[in-house]
Amino acid sequence: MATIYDVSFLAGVSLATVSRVVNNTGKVSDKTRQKVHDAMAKLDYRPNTIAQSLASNRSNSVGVLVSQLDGPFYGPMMREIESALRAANKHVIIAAGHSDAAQEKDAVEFLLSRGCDALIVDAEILSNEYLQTLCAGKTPVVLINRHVDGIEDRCVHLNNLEGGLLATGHVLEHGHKRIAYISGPLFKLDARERLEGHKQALKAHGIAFDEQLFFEGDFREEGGYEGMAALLERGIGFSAVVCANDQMASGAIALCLEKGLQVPKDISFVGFDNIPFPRYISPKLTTVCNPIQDMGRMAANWVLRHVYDDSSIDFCHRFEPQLVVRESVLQHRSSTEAVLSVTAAVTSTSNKM
Amino acid sequence: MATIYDVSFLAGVSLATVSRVVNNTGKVSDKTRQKVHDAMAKLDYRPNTIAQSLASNRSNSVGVLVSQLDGPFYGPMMREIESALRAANKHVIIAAGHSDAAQEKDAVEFLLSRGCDALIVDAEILSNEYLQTLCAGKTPVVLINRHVDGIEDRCVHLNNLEGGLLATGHVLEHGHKRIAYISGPLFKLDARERLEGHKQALKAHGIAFDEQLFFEGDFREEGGYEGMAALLERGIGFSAVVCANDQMASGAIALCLEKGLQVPKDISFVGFDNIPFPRYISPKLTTVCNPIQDMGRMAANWVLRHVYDDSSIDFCHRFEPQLVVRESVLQHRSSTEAVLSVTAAVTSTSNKM
DNA sequence: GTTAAAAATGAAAGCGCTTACATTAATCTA
DNA sequence: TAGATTAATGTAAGCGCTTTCATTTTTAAC
Repeated sequence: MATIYDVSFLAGVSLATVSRVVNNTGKVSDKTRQKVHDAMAKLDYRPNTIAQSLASNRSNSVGVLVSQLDGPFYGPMMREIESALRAANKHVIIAAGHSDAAQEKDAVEFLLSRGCDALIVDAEILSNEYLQTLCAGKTPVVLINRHVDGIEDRCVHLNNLEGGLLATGHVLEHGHKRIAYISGPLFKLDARERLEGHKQALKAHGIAFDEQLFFEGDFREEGGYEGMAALLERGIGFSAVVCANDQMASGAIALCLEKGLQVPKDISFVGFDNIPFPRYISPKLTTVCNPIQDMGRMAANWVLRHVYDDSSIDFCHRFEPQLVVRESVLQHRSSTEAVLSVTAAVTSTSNKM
Repeated sequence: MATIYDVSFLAGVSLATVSRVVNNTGKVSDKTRQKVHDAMAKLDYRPNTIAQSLASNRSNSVGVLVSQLDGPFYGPMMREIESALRAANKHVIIAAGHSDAAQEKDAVEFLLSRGCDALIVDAEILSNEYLQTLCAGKTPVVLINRHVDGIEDRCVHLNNLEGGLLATGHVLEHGHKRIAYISGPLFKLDARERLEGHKQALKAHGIAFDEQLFFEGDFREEGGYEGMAALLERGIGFSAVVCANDQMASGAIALCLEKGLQVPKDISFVGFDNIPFPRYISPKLTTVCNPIQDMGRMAANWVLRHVYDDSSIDFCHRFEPQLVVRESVLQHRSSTEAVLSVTAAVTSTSNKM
């Protein structure tokens, strides 16, 4: 592999001059520039990025931490981050936190030790304090899907409260009164905010929040499934359930179908996030769009702007959700709750056998 | 940030000695080792990985090229690659090819220019020739989901022929005789192999392959949807369709459901890949398991073994598929084909309106 | 107690770049 | 046209490590 020295020798100029034309910095006459370009072409010269990094104290790499690499949620985000960054000739180093405190912390340290110029972090478990400390450190950090006091300018997040309002508002507008809610794990701010939106929507319609209609899930299908089972088990009537994300909605609906309940005829559902579902799924889930790709791109933009000084790039912190109406919510008919109560009773009995 | 120099000064030893204890190479007395460890701890020393890379001519990074970062297929593979590699303290740089020739090539060059120690490549479009040249280059390359003549030892792939055999064999065993097939794009070897498996299974049952029952898809939902439409349009009878991957099966089933056909009552389906579907999908797709995670891990193993000289690691090239029986295939009843022909005729007419 | 062999350590030359600073060439001013 | 600017280029000192080779210290053998 040709080095910068080979180029400078062939072109008959100094190392510094070659460096200048490679990086497009400083003044170089057209004639000299041409000579250097010719030499580079002849030698098929590619700068050694490692040496560049060491000398310039910049690795041109951005670390991205997500909790899962599989699953439908992070893919679109990763895609946007990768393409935005690569277009700027930066590379992305990925690490997964696997929703585990130790692994998540480990991943951050790993990325840091790799000399990333910046980190884009979707922290599930890490505490606010840790993140505040992290952001105070030398390596710039953008937080995605989260907003933390004192470092708001580093956060890219969704207006989850509004999303919760939208979701529950939608079923309320369809006449439902008794609405169950399966939340995300409440140690997470987004789960709490979505729940708060739910409560506010209820309140706005003069309905009291009922603990009996509430279940704390885990943002995973299993949680939705179990939550639905628990809710049904309680033998209380309800005609709709709003889930704090689509995966829990999927689990919850699965249970209903297993029990012979029809969706949305017997029971309406709303999800959250708008993850891609297979085309043949039925009913198609009404949900709240979480523009996670846009947020990914925005995080990349922040890095481009603040770390790589591309001031042409715009930035915004907060994204607004939007309701995506599909097929899983039906106008409320008063008979529904009765059906559900009966079903629940039956289910409950059969479970005990 | 403390440098190796600071450590050597504090410990009262030379740079070389510190380097030896950091890398666990060469001979160092216990006493000295302890002094160095103490100094490192006191200074919270972390080796600068960039400098290490430059000096050792090894970046400890592995480039991974996939065609899509989103979508259900590559996630599990990425997960395994990342965790295997990170456990060995290597980092993975990702790049997406977006199923586009130019972008795929671009991504390879990008990764190469990044000084990766090795590449794990899932090439969709790149030609065999290009890949052969690539493998002949300085940077070791493992090909995943592909086998190319002359570089078999670099390929990790599935026995697609066997998979095709399994899929079609399964519907044949359920008495189906007229079986439609929606293939992947035939410029891809895996698509051709799966199709070949289909043909062999047919032959083994004394059934001739019928072009009328064949549609070349694109491995995407849309292709399955369109393929199904085309097949129905032909007005020929068939009672089952095997799809070269799950996503096309999803699209094809979606069309059937839209047309009022019942699956599997009116028509049976088999997919391929066993991608994760939402729990509430119905019917659950019978498919062929493609152990893509295992293949990802194996590719990582190859790199660990051949590039990072970890000889404790085993390796195998070819993976065997397995049938995953779920709910989308039913025993053939002779009435089915008639139903389908009628439906097709109706559909065809209604389409013309 | 020698001496040879083995073990432990250190000195120093890079790895391929960037960049502050120095130097020289070109252009401008009066 | 001398002197002052400004533009263009070069010199050389790192960046923080690894690694070869030389040197010193320890251990073993007789």
